[in-house]
Amino acid sequence: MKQSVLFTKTRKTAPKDEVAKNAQLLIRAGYVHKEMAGVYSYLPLGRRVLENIEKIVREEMNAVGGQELRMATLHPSQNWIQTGAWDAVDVVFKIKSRTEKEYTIGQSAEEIITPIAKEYIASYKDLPIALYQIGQKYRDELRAKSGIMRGREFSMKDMYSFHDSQEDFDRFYSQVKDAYLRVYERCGLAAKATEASGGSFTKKLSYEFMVLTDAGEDDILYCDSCSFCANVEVSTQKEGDTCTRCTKGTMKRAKASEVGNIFDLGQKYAKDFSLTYKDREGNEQYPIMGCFGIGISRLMGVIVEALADEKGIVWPKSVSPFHAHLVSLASGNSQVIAEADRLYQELREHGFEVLYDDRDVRAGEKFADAELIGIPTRLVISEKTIAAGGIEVSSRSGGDTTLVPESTIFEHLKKI
RNA sequence: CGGGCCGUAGUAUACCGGUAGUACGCAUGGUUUGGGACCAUGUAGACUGGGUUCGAUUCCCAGCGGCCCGACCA
Repeated sequence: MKQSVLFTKTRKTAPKDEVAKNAQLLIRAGYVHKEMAGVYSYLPLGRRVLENIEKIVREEMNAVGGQELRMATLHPSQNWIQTGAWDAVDVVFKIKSRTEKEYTIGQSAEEIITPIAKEYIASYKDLPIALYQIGQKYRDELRAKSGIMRGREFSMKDMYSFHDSQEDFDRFYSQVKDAYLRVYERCGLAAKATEASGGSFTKKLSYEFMVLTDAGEDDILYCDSCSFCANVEVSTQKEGDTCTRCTKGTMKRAKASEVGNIFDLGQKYAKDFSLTYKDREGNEQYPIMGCFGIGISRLMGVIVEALADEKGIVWPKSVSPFHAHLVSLASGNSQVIAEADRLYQELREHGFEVLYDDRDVRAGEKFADAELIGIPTRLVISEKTIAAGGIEVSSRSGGDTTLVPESTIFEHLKKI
């Protein structure tokens, strides 16, 4: 993509009503546009990032056997009345049609997936099964806050699983827990699987996945030696205590942001919708269900919060909107322009996604924009680099600037 | 939902009971060109509705909208 035709432009100042770092940077760099409190549109750059995160999530969910589908977002109120959530869950948006029919806009999809599953699950042979979707969710939050991290509309991956025994559920649960940790790692984040309350429909503990960041809304206690971590709301330990899990480490307290949650739904929804299967003996049984969520758009916000520096966003390679940011410092020099055009073309032929800053603006502005936008690798072509016989390569996250000979540039980029 | 703060060009801001000034942006021309350069000209604004007043962007009330703290958070 040539930056001269990129739809969005950067800006030097953030809107005064945005305090959250993620929103300030994402707006300044042209990734998102705020529609209203808690609702953002994702512009071309932002859409690319979301899609890259989705791709990682999709791969990991497929790897544990998840099958992707896409459910309706407009839900019949009847399904929500049937589970009791119509009255019990106050963040559900409720709307009324011209003919006074009532609907819910989906904030999660247990009420939809369970009736769907009822059509296809009849035997223990149909289990286990895991179904997931990625899409917009709506929650009637009393107070949206923290930029894209807590909105009324957001993107979430939600997976639902069905099992014929607690043991099988536990097996799958632990598999998904590992898959989640891989998702966060691939997104450049160190997440902690954190013990937390199971929410309003289960007494059991669930796991929340937490990323340490001051922008977070949760307080967690974690062991500085082993992987034990718990939300303070359920923790029996205090800051400074010796970890009861490993008996070596010390418990630390920190702010964190929740980027995923997995929990045991038991047989609640199966019973609400009379979803049963026949076991080996021919008896009717209710399956055990699990629910597994990852906030896609929140994850994007957390990545910005956790990795950005004073100059702007710093994307990990895995989610960056482009592989490289090619910057030409031509100042009207037609040779430089021709060389940069040629490199841009060749990079694309080698499969690299490149943002090519071909604008006729000064170097300082190009560099400042590149730093704000946060693409991990910057390539510079100028009279200087041509004279030196190479391309200047630098990393957004710091480190050296190196001059790489053109003959080896593609090899070089594949390695980093 | 309780409490607080706030609505002035696209963005950030200033002043003011007598109809708004600056910077950035944008447009045109010129000089520039490895860290947001400069000159000139131009463009564009008081959230909405009431009230007070000779006169309201300014004061008062309401609505709408935004942010923050708390509560809440499937």
